[in-house]
Amino acid sequence: MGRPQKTHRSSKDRSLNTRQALREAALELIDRDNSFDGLSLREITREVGVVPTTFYRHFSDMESLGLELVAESFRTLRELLKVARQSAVPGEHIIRRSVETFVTYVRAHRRHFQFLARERFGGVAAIREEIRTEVRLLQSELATDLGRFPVLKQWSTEDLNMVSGLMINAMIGIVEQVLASRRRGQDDEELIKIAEKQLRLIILGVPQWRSQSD
Amino acid sequence: MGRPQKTHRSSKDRSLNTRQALREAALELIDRDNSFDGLSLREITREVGVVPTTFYRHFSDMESLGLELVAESFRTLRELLKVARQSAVPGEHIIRRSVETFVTYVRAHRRHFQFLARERFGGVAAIREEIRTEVRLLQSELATDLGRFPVLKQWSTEDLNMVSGLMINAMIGIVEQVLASRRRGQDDEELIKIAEKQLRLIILGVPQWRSQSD
DNA sequence: ACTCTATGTCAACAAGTGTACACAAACAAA
DNA sequence: TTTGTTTGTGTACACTTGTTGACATAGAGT
Repeated sequence: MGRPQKTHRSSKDRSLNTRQALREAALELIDRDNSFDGLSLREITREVGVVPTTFYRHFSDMESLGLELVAESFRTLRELLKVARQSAVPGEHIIRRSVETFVTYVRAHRRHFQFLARERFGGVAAIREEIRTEVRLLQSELATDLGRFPVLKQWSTEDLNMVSGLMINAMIGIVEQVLASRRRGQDDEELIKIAEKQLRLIILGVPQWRSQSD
Repeated sequence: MGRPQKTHRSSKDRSLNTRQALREAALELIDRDNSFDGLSLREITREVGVVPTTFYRHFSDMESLGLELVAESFRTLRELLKVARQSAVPGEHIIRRSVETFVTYVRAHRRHFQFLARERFGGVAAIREEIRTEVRLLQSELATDLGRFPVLKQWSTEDLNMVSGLMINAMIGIVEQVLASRRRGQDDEELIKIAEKQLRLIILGVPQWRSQSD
């Protein structure tokens, strides 16, 4: 079988590499059909090509690996949002373009989004909780952003959160569909069109809004 | 409801009972922290109190159990929709009341919804696929329903599907929150209020809509 | 030079896993 | 009755699992 080949790396480099390799192996295995808790420590180390005990040199636990993956995934998600905020000058096709970059980005970082989508409702409580709080945070950030638009200037915080929640749910739906279809170009155009429409519809409702129940 | 335990059962009855017990045990285990593919055949039989080999008398496979659970869960979901359609006479607080019954129903059938939510993105491809197609079906059914409302009379099928997709995503978000909070009465009022607002906002956009991109 | 710590390997363990096979009891059909 | 089928049991086997402990080696700090 596999003969142990010795590359020459400094121990620090090797450590970082192995640590990252473990994370990546986990993401990879999850991406090709597994949920995190249907995943064994040994599978991961086998994928990397190290002995099971090495795992403990880097993570105390499977759960701690999982939590790091959550952090890592949200880091790439936040990167997207940063870019989006900067490039999103209110113009004609702002929605369209935003959705486009979003879809492209999800494709480019498939495994992170796959992980988040899969473990959001997944079988490990700690991971679920972590993802949930991060999403809530994102939602209120988006709400703040929305509050800066003229039309939404004097909405209550609660209502702003309501809208951002709606938008985020729509986007999560998009992520689902992107992940479900492996054929890129084919479905993406269709998908983007629908997402754009959904967001447009939401925004159309905004000027008509009168918060009546409080 | 409560069936006497030590009664003499015919082998057919016993078979049905065991079969159902296996399904229920699986749902139960999934509800108290597991994803389906992090679940072992032996765990399930242990929960029921039968020997592992008995499992094969009823299901060829874990996957086949899973697929039955999907079918079962969607049966209860469709029951809800049937009731909703009948009782939903277009009146004043139709949205509010619909959301209320929805939340109550999700609470009452917690384990089915938990299962669907968890396995929608879960680690077993066949189950994922099955759920996805069922959801798509639901979406187009809702689209048809919506098409009967006067305001939506001459919308294109595509646009109707777009709206129903938006609504379904919103409702899935609600389900997530209901499942996340174990304290019933406390959060539910808040939750229902938000969901109602979200649906109202969507509907407010409808009269303003002009499908411009095709 | 030396020691210390970090990272990896190897061997071993009990416990848990899916599945095969032979058998037992209950019932249905002949 | 006898026969066959269905449902559950018991035993067994070969694997995989998480985790421990002892050992190796390379680089950092002294």
